[in-house]
Amino acid sequence: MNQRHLLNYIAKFIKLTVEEEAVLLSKVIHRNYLKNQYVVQQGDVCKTVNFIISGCTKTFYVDQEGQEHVVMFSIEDWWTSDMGSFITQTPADFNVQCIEKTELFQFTYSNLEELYVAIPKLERLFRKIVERAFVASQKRIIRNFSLSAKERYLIFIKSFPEMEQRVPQYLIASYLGISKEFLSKIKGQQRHSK
Amino acid sequence: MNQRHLLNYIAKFIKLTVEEEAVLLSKVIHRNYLKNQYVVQQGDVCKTVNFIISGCTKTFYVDQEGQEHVVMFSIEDWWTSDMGSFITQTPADFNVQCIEKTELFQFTYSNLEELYVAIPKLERLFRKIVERAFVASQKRIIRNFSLSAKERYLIFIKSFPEMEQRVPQYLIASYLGISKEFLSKIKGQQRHSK
DNA sequence: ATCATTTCATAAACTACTTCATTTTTTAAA
DNA sequence: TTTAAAAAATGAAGTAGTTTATGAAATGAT
Repeated sequence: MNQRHLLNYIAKFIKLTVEEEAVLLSKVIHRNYLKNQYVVQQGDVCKTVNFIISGCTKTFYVDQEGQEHVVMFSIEDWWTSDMGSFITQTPADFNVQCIEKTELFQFTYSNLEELYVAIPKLERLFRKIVERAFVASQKRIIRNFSLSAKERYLIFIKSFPEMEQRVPQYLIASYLGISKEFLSKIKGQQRHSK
Repeated sequence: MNQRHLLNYIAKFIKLTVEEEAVLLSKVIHRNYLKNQYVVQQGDVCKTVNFIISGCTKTFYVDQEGQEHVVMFSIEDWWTSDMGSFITQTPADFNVQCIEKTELFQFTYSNLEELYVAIPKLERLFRKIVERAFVASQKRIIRNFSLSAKERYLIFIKSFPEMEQRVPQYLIASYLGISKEFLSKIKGQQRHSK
């Protein structure tokens, strides 16, 4: 059931004993989602943090005008959740939806709290994971401010080459913070300059 | 020397014994900076995370064209650092500069690693602090995408009413991701519509 | 294979915001 | 208190990106 996958990932950060691994696995929920299913819905309290074994999700926000804004894509070996909703257990600002058939492991709020007590080392694991996520988020902010749409697009396809194939273009446009038409224009320019 | 201030802040997250408090304080550096001094400079390895007792700093990034982009302001009871540089101990992307006389407590990388071993509860403290910072950073991204410059400005002054007085307007413009001229125009509109 | 639906491309008109240039106001230094 | 320097206001001209509209291509269900 791919539990080894999760344990290998964790081993990169902290060393767990076999007993601790067993405790951890006993508190973790294995879950399969179909394409288009929601892991989290805006307005619900987000009950889990999710480790992706396979598949792909988009995290997005629907604004007052009904416009969707993609905050992030998540794939194998990444975590996804509405962290704000999860840590405060208040309604979520974001949706997390599968854009492919997706297999993941879920840590519920109460299970994770129990795990922190049973295996204090996990505090270190999640500290490090969130540190990285925070750094990535900050870098995204400066990129959005200091680079043009075209530059952001080029960095995106360089950083996540698989994504171009896996994700429809209008979602990439949304992630980049531009209209789908403008992204299409950028790609047109690229094409004709070759 | 305001050590109590730091301990009170920490007490909101975790309970430390008197002995633990003493260990923590022994590993923490008290530091005063003058206006315009740098806590971190882009290109240097960021050696500390910093808890602000009083004063105000700006975290900013200078891009290839030499343009400054303010990523955040930090005041009393906030943390500041270049987290990406600190956790990887590689050169910093950001500058942290004091825009007022600033008093802070510094945790060096090695001191903090020692503290995590001596007082494992601190993993929990910093996990929670970074979780909050990450959530704030994500919210900032969606605000930048889904709101106009004027709306972002109004939210900023509502969220940080003191900032308007403490921080020059062109830095606020930079934080909002707009030109100083355009922020001036927005304020002009506000003024004349009253 | 075919039809419906989703996605992508292209172009013209528009707008939010920038850049540049100048003046006024505020702050700070001597 | 005067003067210099920094910050803020204002306006005109330019640009990056949006919106609206339409057609073509790709994808998926039957």
